[in-house]
Amino acid sequence: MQTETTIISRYKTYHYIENLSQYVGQEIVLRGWVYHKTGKGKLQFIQLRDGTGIVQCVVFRGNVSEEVFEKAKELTQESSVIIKGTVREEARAPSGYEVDVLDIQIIQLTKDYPITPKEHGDTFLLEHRHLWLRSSRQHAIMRVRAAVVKAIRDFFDGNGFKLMDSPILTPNACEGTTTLFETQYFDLGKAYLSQSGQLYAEASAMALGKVYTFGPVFRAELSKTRKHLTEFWMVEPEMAFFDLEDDMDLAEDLVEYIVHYVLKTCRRELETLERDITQLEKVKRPFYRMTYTEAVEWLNKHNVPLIRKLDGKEVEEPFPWGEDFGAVQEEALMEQFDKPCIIHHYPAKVKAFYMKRDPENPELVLAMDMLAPERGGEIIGGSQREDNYDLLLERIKEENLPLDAFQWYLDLRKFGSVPHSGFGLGIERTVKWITGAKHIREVIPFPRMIYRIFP
RNA sequence: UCCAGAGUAGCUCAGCUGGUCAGAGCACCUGACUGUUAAUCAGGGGGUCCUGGGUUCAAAUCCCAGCUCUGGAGCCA
Repeated sequence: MQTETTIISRYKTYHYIENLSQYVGQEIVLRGWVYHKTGKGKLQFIQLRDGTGIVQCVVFRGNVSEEVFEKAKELTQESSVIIKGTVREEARAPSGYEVDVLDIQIIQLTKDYPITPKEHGDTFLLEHRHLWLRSSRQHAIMRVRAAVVKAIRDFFDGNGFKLMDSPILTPNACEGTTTLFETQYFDLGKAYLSQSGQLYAEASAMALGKVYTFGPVFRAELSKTRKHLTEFWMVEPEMAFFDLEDDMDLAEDLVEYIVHYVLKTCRRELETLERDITQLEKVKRPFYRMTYTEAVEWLNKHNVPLIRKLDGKEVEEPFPWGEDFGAVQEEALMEQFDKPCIIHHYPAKVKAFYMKRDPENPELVLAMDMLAPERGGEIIGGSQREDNYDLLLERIKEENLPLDAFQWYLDLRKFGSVPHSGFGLGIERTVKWITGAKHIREVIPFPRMIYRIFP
């Protein structure tokens, strides 16, 4: 990723590894950490990282004082150093450049750095997440994550959307109460960590037209898979006067833009991650689309059954219309596709109370999910919202949701109600798909999972 | 929450039909080497075999309980 703006400090001039090509033949000063070191008699090779990249610094006994050479020999993994040297083009180096060292200043000599270049187990790495982030693979993932976030902001800001952040502490449950983190809010009773900014985004859209919220959301689900976090980041656009078709078009535009932006700005990171770039290059509009009913027909035509557990035994049956898809169905469906697919018009009973009924079939709602290829899973869930006061009230009562808490939400259907739509895109699911990371915990700096809140 | 599985050196693991079973590689320390990048070669130090009970002449090994963690399911982004 190239920096698009350069900040020149009034106080110091820093050289960064990602800009080395500008300094060939010049003497520069690099500040960073020893990523790795190998020695061979009169030669010491220091892999130096500074946050922007890694470069090999070569210390030759004949070029430096005895004191400097001894310092080079003494260096350990993750020692912090300031290195003065000359930049040289070097065909043998992965980055194309090397630094011939003239002087070394050791800031701190690190002892017993826990993460070695050898293999480690998941548990050990997670215990050391604060250090694991320094490893090249994690470093690359975090840079892609930053690019994904920037792409999202650029996309919405550049298309007439206004950022309208939703509160994190809320008095009401958006989609049921069993999966909420609860806290005591002074004398006002229970407050909950928000599961979604959507309801507030709807209010915001009635004020500003096209809005998006972007922030962390919290789900106390007892999920223990490689696709779930209890704290994750979600971007949720909400648009007045958009119907489901508009919503799906926008979702496609957004995802295409994100993937294109990452391909454009994160080539080196994707190489580090050994990601198959040709797969990402296929992500161009239009994506695939099918209705829920078509998807069920496809599943039955291809003998993908529903697996139920009865008395501890697994029983297979043809996939019945009305059942929600599980991991097996999702993966089977997506294996035929090389770019994302939107499934829309779901049965009302498997979807949330705020989704609008299909005027042509009251058993359906105007909902859509986007599934990513290459086992990326569900990255987007969205819908056109119910804008009829009476129908929404009915649904709230059916779900036994506390009416008091939703009075303000019902107000939106009382004062100038209009058709409107929106969706939520999970940042981590998206980054996981784009980077090809094996587990979602790798794509957020400090993952929060059902059995882990450290570090 | 449910179903599986795992805890032995700093790390990754072998040993697990009970009896030379306290082991290997890496990391670390010492030395050799002008092209290494998971360097190589020689030498060295390093252990509550997760915890607590039980069976036995004898337990890292078998049994029970607990703790911690991992994978998967459902739910979802």
